Amino acid sequence: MESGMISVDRWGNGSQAYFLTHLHADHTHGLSPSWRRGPLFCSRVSAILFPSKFPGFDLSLLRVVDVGNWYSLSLLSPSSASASATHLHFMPLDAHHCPGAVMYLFRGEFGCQLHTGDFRWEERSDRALIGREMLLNALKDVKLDFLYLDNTYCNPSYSFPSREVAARQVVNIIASYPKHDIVIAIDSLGKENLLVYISRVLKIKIWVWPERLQTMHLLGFRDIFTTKTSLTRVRAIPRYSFSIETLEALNIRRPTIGIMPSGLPWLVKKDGGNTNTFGSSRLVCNHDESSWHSDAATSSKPSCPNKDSNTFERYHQYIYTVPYSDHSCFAELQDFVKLLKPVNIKGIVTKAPCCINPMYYFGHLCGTKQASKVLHQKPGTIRIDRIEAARIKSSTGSGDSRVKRKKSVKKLEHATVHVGRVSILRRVRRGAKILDTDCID
DNA sequence: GCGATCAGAT
DNA sequence: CACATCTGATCGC
Repeated sequence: MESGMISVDRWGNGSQAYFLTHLHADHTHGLSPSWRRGPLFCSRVSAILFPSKFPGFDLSLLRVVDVGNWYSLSLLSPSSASASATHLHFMPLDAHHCPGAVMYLFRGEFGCQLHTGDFRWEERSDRALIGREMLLNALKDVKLDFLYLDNTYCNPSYSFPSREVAARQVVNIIASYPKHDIVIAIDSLGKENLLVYISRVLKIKIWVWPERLQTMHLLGFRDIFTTKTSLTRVRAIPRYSFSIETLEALNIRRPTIGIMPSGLPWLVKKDGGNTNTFGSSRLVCNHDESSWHSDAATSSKPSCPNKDSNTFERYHQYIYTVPYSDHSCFAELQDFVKLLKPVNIKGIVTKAPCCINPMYYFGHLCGTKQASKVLHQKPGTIRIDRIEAARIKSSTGSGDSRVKRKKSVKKLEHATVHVGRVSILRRVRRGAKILDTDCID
């Protein structure tokens, strides 16, 4: 959101106050060490991580705010010609996404708005119940005029279990391969609880790459994570270095299983269709109950039956995908909208080609009017704002873009060898361990 | 040369 | 598909 007064996860000119929901890169585009456009509000945890993400950033711009408190700000009102002041109140709320992630509830002359940032709404966890009470309490007697919603999985086909259930699946996969190395794909922030759970249940340390260990230390984790490969067979590696190619390379040296925790349904099979056919079938997946059994992991409790959830999948000979997501699934989004009954909803994800306007599915749940599917465009069709964007683009591009594209392709061909080598070196450094120096214990 | 932005990759 | 990330190329100053 970007108004004349405030911006949430937008860092351009023209706002008087800036709000950061969390430190994932897609929410910090435009932030840089030299950024100094105004006060930047963020959670305490984000503030702790901030210097490592933006070394040299002027930290005096940061305004640390805590979940559950109301804050007020005095801003210049853009609506009146004279520079009159207007007051804005806001409350940060736990977003249950990655460490430090918050939502922001605003009240001001523009009405009442909630910005979820990226969030997960698992209503059954204790932490979520507290968050729910806090939110309902803050919203009592006020109608929510606008909900800016994390619409990443805003489609009924996105259905997955709680992170607790998914974490059990991950542990069981690892336990069923007692002699294998395990690599788990993670990002620069997020999924720490999954790793901590694995560590606790299996009584094993988790390897992470050096920068990630720094982050873990800043987050207060002490003895769970290590950068010494000899101490553990379980490694968390960057998602961008996790691929079929990587796993195949690792398996030349040591038997290794890759686990991809993701809310995305990786239904498409690759690799010539030999998915699910490799070796003896160690894991049996029960799709009806989202429970499963393994011949090696025996101590686990049965997973909660959840008819709507996906189970993990054997995506490839060496790779499992597990539906562990830090974003809300469709059912959770629906619960959230039903609870808040906002007058209007806008998705925060608008660039992705498959993103969906939440009003298509949730319009009928909104507090006003008779918004319905009929009034809102179907998923996948082009919206007015996209058409505008396309028009602006093509008018500035003025027809020579195809020529440019061709040139780029030529250069790319030339550069391929170099690119490949660099990226393999990087993967080695970051723990993909394609070389054996590090590999033998 | 530097930062911002885009395209392409996993 | 693209959750988030990185890299290299390109654009604009």
